[in-house]
Amino acid sequence: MSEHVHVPEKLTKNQSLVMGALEKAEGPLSAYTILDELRAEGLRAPLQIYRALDKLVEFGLAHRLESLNAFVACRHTSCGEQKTIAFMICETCGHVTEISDKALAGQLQLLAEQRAFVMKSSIVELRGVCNSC
Amino acid sequence: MSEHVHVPEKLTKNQSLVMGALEKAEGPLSAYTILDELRAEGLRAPLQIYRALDKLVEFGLAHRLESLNAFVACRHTSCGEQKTIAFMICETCGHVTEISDKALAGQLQLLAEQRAFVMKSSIVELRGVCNSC
DNA sequence: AAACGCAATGTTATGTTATAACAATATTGT
DNA sequence: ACAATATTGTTATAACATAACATTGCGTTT
Repeated sequence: MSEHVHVPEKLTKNQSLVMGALEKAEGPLSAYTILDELRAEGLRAPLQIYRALDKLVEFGLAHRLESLNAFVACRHTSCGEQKTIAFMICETCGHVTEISDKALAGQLQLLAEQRAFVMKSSIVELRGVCNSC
Repeated sequence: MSEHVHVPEKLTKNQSLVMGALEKAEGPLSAYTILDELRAEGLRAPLQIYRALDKLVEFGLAHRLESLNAFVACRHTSCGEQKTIAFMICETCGHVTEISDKALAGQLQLLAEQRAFVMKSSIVELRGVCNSC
């Protein structure tokens, strides 16, 4: 669930820098790792990174992985409506797969409704060992 | 998922203290909050708390809420086999409900299998507004 | 253009969460 | 008792995140 706010035409300078760092990374990055990568661009303080990340997550352009305290660029294959995202995190190689599954979304929504709970957002992270490992 | 290791007959001193704190709390507690509560019992360092928490989580007696950086005592109604746990977290009142749902467990397992992912454990946290709020 | 409002930025300091490293003590099995 | 193992205690530090406040940029209204 969790519909996103309107995504602006153009990201701000810091948002672009952070988004760029996430996009060119192969895996999740911590805020401090992003900061280190962007010192060359003039960024100096954690807050500059966190503020950009907050916005990117709000726009749905990035996701936070709660169990890693790290962030990834959104890899929606067919973008749009589906807003319950799950992640498979390989504990061996660190690889993260983003999954958008309708059945899971329905299951979670049902679970919430059964308990008269109004779901605003959901966190689903599967930990284990991936295919390649 | 995530079958637990054998739960010992008797918890150690620190494990018992931490478990006691979790049980008498109405909601999730951070490690440092637990520490503050247990200073009277002679505990002084965060590590004493974290070590106990690690064991309690390993035993399945407590759960970590990733999106809160906090811990709760396990409230299994009918204990035992079912090991995919979900939490509903009310963002208004802070109340947390622990859910053990077979259909959800199956759904997650299926999702993993479809991608040849060996699931070791799962994190499911629904954020929203509860019944009472 | 001038004045305003508002979002984004920059900066310093601090708060919060978690672990490393190592020494000492307690517990269990033989 | 002895060895092996788990637990504990302690200090220090690492890693993650936000508070508070001053400043800048930018579009809108007048």
